[in-house]
Amino acid sequence: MIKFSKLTDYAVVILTTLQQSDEATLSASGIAARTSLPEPTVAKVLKLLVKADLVKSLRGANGGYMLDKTINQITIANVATAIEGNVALTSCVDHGDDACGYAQSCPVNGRWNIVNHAVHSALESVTLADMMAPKTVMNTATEKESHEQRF
Amino acid sequence: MIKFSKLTDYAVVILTTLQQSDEATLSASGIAARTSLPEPTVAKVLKLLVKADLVKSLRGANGGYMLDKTINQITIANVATAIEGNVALTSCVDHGDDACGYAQSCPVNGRWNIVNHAVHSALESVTLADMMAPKTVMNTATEKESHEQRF
DNA sequence: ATAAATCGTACTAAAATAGTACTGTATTGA
DNA sequence: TCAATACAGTACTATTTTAGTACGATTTAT
Repeated sequence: MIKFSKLTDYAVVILTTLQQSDEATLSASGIAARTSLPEPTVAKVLKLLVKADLVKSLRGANGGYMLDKTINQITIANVATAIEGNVALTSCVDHGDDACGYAQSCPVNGRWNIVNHAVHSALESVTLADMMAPKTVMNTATEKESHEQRF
Repeated sequence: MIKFSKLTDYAVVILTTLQQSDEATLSASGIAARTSLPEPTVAKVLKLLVKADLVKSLRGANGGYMLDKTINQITIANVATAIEGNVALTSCVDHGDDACGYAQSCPVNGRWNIVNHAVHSALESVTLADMMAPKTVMNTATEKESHEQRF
């Protein structure tokens, strides 16, 4: 089963929670309370999101986290990369061609990159805003087109 | 890191090995010898590919495996599904909306399907034939277009 | 009959992921 | 200045998933 880690799922929930909040910042414990996710895990995810510049942090009393980009600017590719590192569908792609001892004889040597790029582009095409849109309402016309051509 | 399992990688190698063979059938041990992959693992993968109707098997002496489709008909989505089951990027999508206790309050309830479909379509757009094409040569014009619009 | 091969299932070992804990640093406000 | 709050970084442990193996049953050609 190809899938994201749970932490990526949590990251999406955390980011949307920040978006929906009226507060200027939310603390890790505040987010944990609102989302019912375990606090240490929330803290871990937030640290990764800060490193990836998706959220900003303020230290000290009254500190906390806030979004550093709009939900239109944050793609699922951004979130997944922040949490899980680069999207690389096989160890081939991950380590580069040089690392694979079978590269010379491999019938698909290097061609996993085609798949890799296709998937990465798919992830880049969906933003947090898309995921937060109400189910019954479609997105903008152009976004609708760009989705439907993939179905 | 979002990725396929090694077995999916092996499956692609095995399928291309079958394609390139002059023999009518190849046995599991024959494929293992040609690919330098461990034989029990090759056998395991082949069983999964048979279940998914991507290869046919002949039992008994002189039996073995052969492709049941052309490499143009086999997509990476087919292979990944054969080995790993359905493409479901989060447990949300995998279990359906009903199984998630947070569904009521989840800000992205059900919307992972957008991402899921995007990725699935990306995987459907690449065939084994695409992966086997020489690096220096591009595919057909239409295939080239369909790739480039995603880059 | 016998040998060669797949089929199905179950088990074991290894690797990746999730979750936790702890120590350190920064900021605010009394 | 001191205490409280909150983030930062790292390292560790437990769990889950994945990979790999083993074995008995079945099928088929010679």
